[in-house]
Amino acid sequence: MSRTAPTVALRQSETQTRKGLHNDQIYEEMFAAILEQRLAPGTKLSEDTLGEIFGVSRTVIRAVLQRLAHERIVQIHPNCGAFVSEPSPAEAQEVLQARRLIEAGIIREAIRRQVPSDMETLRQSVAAERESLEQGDHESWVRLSGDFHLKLAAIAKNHTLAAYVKELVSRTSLIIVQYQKGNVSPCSCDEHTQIIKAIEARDEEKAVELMMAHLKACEDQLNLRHEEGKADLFSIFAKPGGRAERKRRAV
Amino acid sequence: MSRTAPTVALRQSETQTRKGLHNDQIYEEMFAAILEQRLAPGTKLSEDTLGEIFGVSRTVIRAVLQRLAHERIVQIHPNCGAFVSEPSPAEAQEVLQARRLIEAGIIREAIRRQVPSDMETLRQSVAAERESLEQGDHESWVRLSGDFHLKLAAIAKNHTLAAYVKELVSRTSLIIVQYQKGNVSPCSCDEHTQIIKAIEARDEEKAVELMMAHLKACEDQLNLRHEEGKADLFSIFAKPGGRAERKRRAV
DNA sequence: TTAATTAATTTTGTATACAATATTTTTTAC
DNA sequence: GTAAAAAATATTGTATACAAAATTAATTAA
Repeated sequence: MSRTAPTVALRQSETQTRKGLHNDQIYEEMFAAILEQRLAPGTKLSEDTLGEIFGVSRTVIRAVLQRLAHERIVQIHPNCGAFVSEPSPAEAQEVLQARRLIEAGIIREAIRRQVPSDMETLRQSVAAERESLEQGDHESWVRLSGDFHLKLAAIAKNHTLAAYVKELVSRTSLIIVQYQKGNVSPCSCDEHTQIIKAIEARDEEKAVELMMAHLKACEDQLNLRHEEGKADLFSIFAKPGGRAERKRRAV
Repeated sequence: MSRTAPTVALRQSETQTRKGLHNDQIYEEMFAAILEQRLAPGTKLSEDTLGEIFGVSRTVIRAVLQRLAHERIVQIHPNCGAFVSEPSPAEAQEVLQARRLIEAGIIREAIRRQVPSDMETLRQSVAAERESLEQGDHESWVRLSGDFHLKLAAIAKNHTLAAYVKELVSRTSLIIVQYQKGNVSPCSCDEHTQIIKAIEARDEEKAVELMMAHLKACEDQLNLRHEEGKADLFSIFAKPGGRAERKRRAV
């Protein structure tokens, strides 16, 4: 593969190499690119290419890739390179089970700690989400619908749990990309709104129940059966980074 | 500081530089050194020194430090270096709250998924723990008592949650080092044994209740009041890596 | 002597160079 | 023409070199 590899996926408007970006900025850009589906699951993330794109040496890129790998957004195969994660169906179920557990706890704690301005923050989040949905901006919607859960986690005032939720929400986005059956159900905004109301009413059991239903609905929209066979075909016949896999896309 | 810095903390028997260790091995050694209290909270982790100790370049050390930092065992201050984490009292409460939430979920799932050999594994873990306690081997006890929770998490068959538990257990060890009031209460083994019995009896509410009490007992043994003032003194008068802090110890 | 300023040293952050490994292409045999 | 083997190429892993920043030591003025 030549050095003039496609650089489109990482930047939406610019076409030239950007220089002087540092670790955090590059992390944010790559994080956003993956979650907004500009970098599809399975995409190889070449250190050299990324270094050229961001005008930085491989040293910096490697640090960013390791960071993304620790958050399970990227998977590193030793001596083979880094790839955008392709979560398996089993992993998808794990992630959603973890979310049900942790977000139930988040809800209970958020109810105890809430102040009125928190609820306003949540409502604004849902409003932005609804707008992106009405405008058919799917990329934005994916990001904003996750954002609601992040803002909710922030209200519980536990940085550790909030960090876990952030990781799980990111991984859920990747899962949705891979396994969503049909179109996104537009009721997601309404579910979020109902959750806000229950929290505001300090109805703990109701709020938790709504959140569980919401996450189960998310899981039910996934097709975790046949995709597994497809994913396994790739796993069996193509080593990570090998030809069959690389054909799909590379950065 | 000269190049002949103390290298004692990382190795117990050997005194010479070990060469050829790679990322994972170095990570495991440093992880163990921190959790077994051979590297105290606040200790500066110099890249150069660690590189010499492990016979490897700073490149490798930096990757390991970043990994430890992501697990919150190590804290990196940009341009100042890496230090063994000194969790604040607020962080300690966060970690234990997160543990109560996640380990309650672990218990419920472990009860559903348990097979007889799992219970045997847990009993062996407690036996090892009791032995180290009777022999007064405090370092081993810290590790083994955490090990019980790790083995329990493994039974629930959710890698994501198990990874979170691993991180939280590690951080708890650091917290205990900093904030434990007096001696370790020897009833910890008994509490673990009781939890095993409740899981075996598939008594979900009892098992969860015992685990909550166990974790609360752990928190109650901490002195999270006055230590905060002490820690703040350091924070206020000494920048991280500064003289006052460095005087304490360095690797 | 103390405090502040400046110089020297040390340490981290990044780029580059080289070694090890994996992948791709070419060659060779059947 | 296909399959296997070998050479060539490209990519990752690690060490080193240099730049930037912070810390420490030394110097100077009060």
